[in-house]
Amino acid sequence: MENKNDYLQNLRHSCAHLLAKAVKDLWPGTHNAIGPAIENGFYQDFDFGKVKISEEDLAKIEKRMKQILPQWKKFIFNEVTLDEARALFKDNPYKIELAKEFAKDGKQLQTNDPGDFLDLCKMGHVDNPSHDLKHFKLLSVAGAYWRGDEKNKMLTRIYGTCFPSKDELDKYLWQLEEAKKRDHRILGKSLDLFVIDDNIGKGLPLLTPKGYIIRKSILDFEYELESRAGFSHVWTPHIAKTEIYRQTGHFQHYKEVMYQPFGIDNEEYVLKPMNCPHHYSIYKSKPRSYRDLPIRLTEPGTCYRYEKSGEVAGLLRVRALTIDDSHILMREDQIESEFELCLNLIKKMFTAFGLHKYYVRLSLADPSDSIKYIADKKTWDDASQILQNIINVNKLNFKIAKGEASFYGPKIDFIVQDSLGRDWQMSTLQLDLFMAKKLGLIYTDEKGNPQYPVIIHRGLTGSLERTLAILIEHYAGAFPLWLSPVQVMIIPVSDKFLDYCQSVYNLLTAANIRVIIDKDNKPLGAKIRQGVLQKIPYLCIIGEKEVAASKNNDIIASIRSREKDLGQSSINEFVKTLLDQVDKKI
RNA sequence: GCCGUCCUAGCUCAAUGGCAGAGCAAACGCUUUGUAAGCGUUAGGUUAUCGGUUCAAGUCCGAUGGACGGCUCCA
Repeated sequence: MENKNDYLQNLRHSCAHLLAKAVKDLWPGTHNAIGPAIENGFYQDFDFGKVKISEEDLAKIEKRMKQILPQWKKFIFNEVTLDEARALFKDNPYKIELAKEFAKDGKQLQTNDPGDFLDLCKMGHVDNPSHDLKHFKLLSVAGAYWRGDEKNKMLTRIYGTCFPSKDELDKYLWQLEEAKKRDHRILGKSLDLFVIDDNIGKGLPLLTPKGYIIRKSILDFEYELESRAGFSHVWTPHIAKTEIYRQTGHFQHYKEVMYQPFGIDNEEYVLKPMNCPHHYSIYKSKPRSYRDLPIRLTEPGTCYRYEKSGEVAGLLRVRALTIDDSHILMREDQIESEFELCLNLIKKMFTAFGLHKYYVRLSLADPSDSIKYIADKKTWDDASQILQNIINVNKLNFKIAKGEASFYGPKIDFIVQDSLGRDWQMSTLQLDLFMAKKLGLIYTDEKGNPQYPVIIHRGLTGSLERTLAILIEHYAGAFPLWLSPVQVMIIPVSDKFLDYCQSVYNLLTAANIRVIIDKDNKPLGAKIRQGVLQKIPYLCIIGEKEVAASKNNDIIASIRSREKDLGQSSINEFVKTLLDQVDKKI
């Protein structure tokens, strides 16, 4: 019996075939290439020849799909030889290429046909298409390279989704709508958190005062977390001589993401694409003893990377990014405990951000790719085994990704799930058994002999810019108190109460609470609306009733959270509540 | 970088090839407001930029820049 996951895959794959048939009906001569099921739906690639289609055509295609569907009672499968496949799909170069490839891999070629649409593919189908395929929706049109290779022809890809029931489809479509609403680029504008100005440049976001408060709150939190865990903070400049990157091997491996070198006094410099060499230089600046280790250098280091124009996106992919980067240099016997320490930091950080679900990706080298990775099989195997053990001991939910390792070592990446169920990569822990030797980083062991330290490259959030984007979308802009740029807005019922508001303002400010007074000449309802739209955690309303209720040393205000009226409270009590919430990060 | 779509006031958006407009925001005035939008007035534009077609271009064509959806990439 097939499990639910297989069924969903088959459902979507069958739907991709239905899409292909509809498109070929509407635009005869169109070739369909591949059309697999994917995470939340499916896609089908087409070569439309000279025809251009747009999102407006999707409704038409859907209509045709619905017309075809009732006739699709059952898929008939047939095994064919390569020659037969060549004859059957002689008009479609993409199918022939696939057929050749399947045959070369020793796979049996199989055609399928629901009655009027013969196709060749390797995935399964549902038993009863006309019944099962009812709840589908076409979503978007995009370009995609044939076989995902940018040297190949660009095909037209149609994305869609299909669910076993209408409820599930509707829920997914709602989720897409919701994601659109909480897009960090839209909220970033309406909540005034950052701007991107053409005059400054593409991929170079500017944080406004409010955006900076969030960034600073994250950094302060990390600083404290790291300090308590025994990390040492450093600061390093944003440029360095090109030569150091040649020594580390970064220049050879990542030349295409580094900006053009520039000259200073006859020497060649470059904007730093990562912080490693700077930290290594601090390590190397004096002799180190085995007693000094581990040395944990850490810094929110801003790096500059050339992302191709089409890759830049809001705060998610930028050309100037700040990595909360740490390099831990240690003895071999310290590897496990240092990973333990980092895992702890990462867990605490996720908790503070309200991110409760995550899994890890164990990124290993692809042994067949000798160009990308430093060659030394034994060291790679050892490093990979160490990471696998750490995952096992800590019972981390993991997936293996071959070929995703750094050129200098395997890594564990943390993939978190946000409040909408979307995955984001954040933290990374990379084990490096190569670099110390390469750069001559040493320490003296208890016998007086020089030894190479092991290095962990640790990114806590990965990129602060990206983290801001993720948190904006995760919280839909309604940040918890400790991250909120404005924590309290004081609203006078009329401007007769401005003096009173000022004394409340002074009390809150004295307690380090971020507060503003809304002095606008507007009715109370309009001011409350503004506060709610700006997603300010607490509104503090002061009018005749509050003044009447106040005593000499105890001012009374009406408090309203984002959702509801909380009634009257003394400001002293309110301050205590706020400080407690900030402290607990809720 | 590639395929496709798009770019009009600070923001969200109108305007058959024929006088560039609305709402919000802003400034000023009236109102002094009681839990999600009080009223009026004013100001705000080289319609992304450059070039072309046309009696006439926001609208059609080309180039450049930028944004968006994907692809590729993401140390």
